[in-house]
Amino acid sequence: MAHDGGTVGKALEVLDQVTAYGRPVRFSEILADSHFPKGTLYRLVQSLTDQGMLTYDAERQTYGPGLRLVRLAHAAWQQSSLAQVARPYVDSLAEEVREAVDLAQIDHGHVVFVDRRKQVSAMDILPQTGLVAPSFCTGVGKAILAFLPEDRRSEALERQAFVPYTPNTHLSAKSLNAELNEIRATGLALEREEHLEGIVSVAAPILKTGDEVVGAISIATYTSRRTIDELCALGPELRETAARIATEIEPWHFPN
Amino acid sequence: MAHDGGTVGKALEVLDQVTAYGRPVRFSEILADSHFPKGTLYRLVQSLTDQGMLTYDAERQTYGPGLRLVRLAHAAWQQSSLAQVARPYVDSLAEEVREAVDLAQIDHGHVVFVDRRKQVSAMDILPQTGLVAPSFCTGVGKAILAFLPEDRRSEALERQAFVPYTPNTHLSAKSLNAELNEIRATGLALEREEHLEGIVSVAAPILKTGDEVVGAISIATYTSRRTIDELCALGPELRETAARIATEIEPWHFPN
DNA sequence: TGTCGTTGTTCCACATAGTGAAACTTAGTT
DNA sequence: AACTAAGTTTCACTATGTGGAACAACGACA
Repeated sequence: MAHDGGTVGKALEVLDQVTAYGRPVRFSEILADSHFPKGTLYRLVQSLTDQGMLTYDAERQTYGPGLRLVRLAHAAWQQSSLAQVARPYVDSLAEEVREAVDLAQIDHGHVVFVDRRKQVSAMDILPQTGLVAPSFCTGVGKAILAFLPEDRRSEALERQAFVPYTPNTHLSAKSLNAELNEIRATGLALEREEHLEGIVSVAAPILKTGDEVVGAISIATYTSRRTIDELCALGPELRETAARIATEIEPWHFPN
Repeated sequence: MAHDGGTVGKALEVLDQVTAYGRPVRFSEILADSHFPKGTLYRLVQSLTDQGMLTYDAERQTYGPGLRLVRLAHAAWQQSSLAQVARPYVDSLAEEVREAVDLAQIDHGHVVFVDRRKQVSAMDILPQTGLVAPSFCTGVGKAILAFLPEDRRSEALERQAFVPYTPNTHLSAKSLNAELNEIRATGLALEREEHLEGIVSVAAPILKTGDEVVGAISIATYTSRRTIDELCALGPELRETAARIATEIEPWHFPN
């Protein structure tokens, strides 16, 4: 047996699995999708429940993610994210362009949205803090990918599934790579309804000295509100904001 | 050896500890505050880091909570909280009273804020989503405590440390209990600068049929903006909102 | 009511995986 | 160079977790 992540790793694997359903699940469902034998899985689930990482609804006999996660995440968000430093800049950019502004970081190949400001309330379909979106079809995702060092980029690309969310979604690493080169040249990433129909965005990477990406910031809108060209016109302001955040963050150390 | 939480429990204990510092910490600091022997702690921390639950800043040799937590928490928040159903009601209440509105749930004796709407931007000192506040000195906390069934209430009370945050803070279970009785009678909990000086709030429990508490909602403001009496005047609206959320939530099942 | 299937829970012999004292490396100080 | 403190690795030992299989609880169907 190769070296797995130890017992802790196994438990977290189960935790991930359960949260992934997005709804309460019965034990047997988890079992069916798991490679752990019944007894083992049972104990893992129990441990997690005891610990408050999962909650158990006795009436329906279902499991779901527990609030302890929310508690822990508060600390995580507050400490280890760009969000704190970037907040004022995100605020003023949102105010200025009057569109939704998103801030994201990358974590083990996942693009994690760490903050957002929205103007149109119906924009709720768009990501919220903590949401994970595929990197290959979002503005922030591509902006980050483009500036990742070679090794980490290919590592991240390998994990991509290239799900065709819309007709515009990239379907292969090859076509994506071509675009990443462009992005590297212009310093701006465009998302043309690649993830959700009717929604477009421009994103700029947040680069520390030495071109190290620490995250990305984007402006998103509906195709019905602005054309791609109009969006691009906001590019300079976006880049400006990204640059400001970068200087602010310079003295800080960010993991990953 | 008594029954600990198993390896998973130990790992999570360390995770809690690290996040609790609220800043990056060195290994030796964790070690000093931990009852685990060096080697063991080291491995636990490594496991957590491997798993992305902690991040390690190689340059400064410090650990902090990892973004994976934020990812997981998004799912947790989305599924297991009142927030989803209550959102429209929280929105309109906030709009109506033009003060900060907070929504909280209780989890293993901790009051967890699951949503908030603020009007005054300087109100940022006040809790944010995921924040944990002591239950004995916050409006929402007391509102929930008051309506908890006897056994769970005393259990929760035992965990309280009765830290004297301000001169108004309850210092013993006895004085707190007296107030809880009042709250049960009126259906409203008042927080009179018990947690933070200059800040007051009214809270109402969210009760399903059978008086089962699923959470609480509160209106908070500065003493400089409103007097306690003025705040109390908002009581009926608050109760009304709580009642609406309760009916909405009735068919749902909430753990805990 | 009884039998069968399905799902959830407990048991236990076994070995893996975690333990922790101690030894060993760095890196920083005097 | 000698000393100290922080971090990392080793290793014999055994506590912990493993997973097959037996058991219980429930409901469906006859």
